Amino acid sequence: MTEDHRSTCPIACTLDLVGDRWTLLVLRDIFLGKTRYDEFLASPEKISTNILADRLRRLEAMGMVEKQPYGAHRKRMEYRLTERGQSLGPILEAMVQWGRANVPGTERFQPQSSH
Amino acid sequence: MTEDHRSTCPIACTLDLVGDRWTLLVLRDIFLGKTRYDEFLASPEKISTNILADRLRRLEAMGMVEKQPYGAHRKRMEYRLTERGQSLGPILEAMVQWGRANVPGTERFQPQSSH
DNA sequence: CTGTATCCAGCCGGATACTG
DNA sequence: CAGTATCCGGCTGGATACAG
Repeated sequence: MTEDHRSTCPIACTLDLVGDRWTLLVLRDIFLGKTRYDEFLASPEKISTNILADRLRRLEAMGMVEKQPYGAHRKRMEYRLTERGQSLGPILEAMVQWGRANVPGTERFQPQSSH
Repeated sequence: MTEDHRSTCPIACTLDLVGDRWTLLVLRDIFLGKTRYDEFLASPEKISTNILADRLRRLEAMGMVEKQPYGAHRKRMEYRLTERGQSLGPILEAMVQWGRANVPGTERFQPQSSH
């Protein structure tokens, strides 16, 4: 997330782009088919609104997601993965596998509703 | 790194354990065969000593790495991956693949010497 | 609903000095 | 070499109020 990268190591560069507390979780939501603000806010991890707005902005700037208007007057936006965004799938998938195998109580990928 | 997890999502749990700015880079170094303090400090990303000590301590507490004494008087420690630590390999590998494909100038896995 | 703006506490992490 | 301890600035992110 520091915009410029600490080294030429591909791992370090990847972490500099998406290695913060929230970015990959927003991407996970979009992978799960969520497209709208309130859907992201409804996730069990309870991201706050300013952080969500910031991450969506950064993800768009990085070319990971695209905004597209929807609804009657085309004022609302929905967010979808670009190809570049989709290419992060293997990283998320590796984390799913590791979490399932190594953290008790994380059987399912789909995060259940929070209440 | 927040010890307790934000949700039961395996991605969120994985990020809570290793999703900070430095942990995966220390693990990368150990994967690359580094075992000692000054080898970690020599990496191009220039981790500071207190952060390195903290991450090694946490990684040991999480069962990802093991300390073992070496040298004449067995005072110095070297760090090696446990099986649990090695199981993070696919996550690092996915990041290597993504970084190589999506960030210009990150061709090599092995970080070159910094000076 | 879909965001933006502001306030602010806390902690991460950078720099550095110090010890055995 | 192999760490530990301390200081402290800055940024992350939580809460909340506000706006179209």
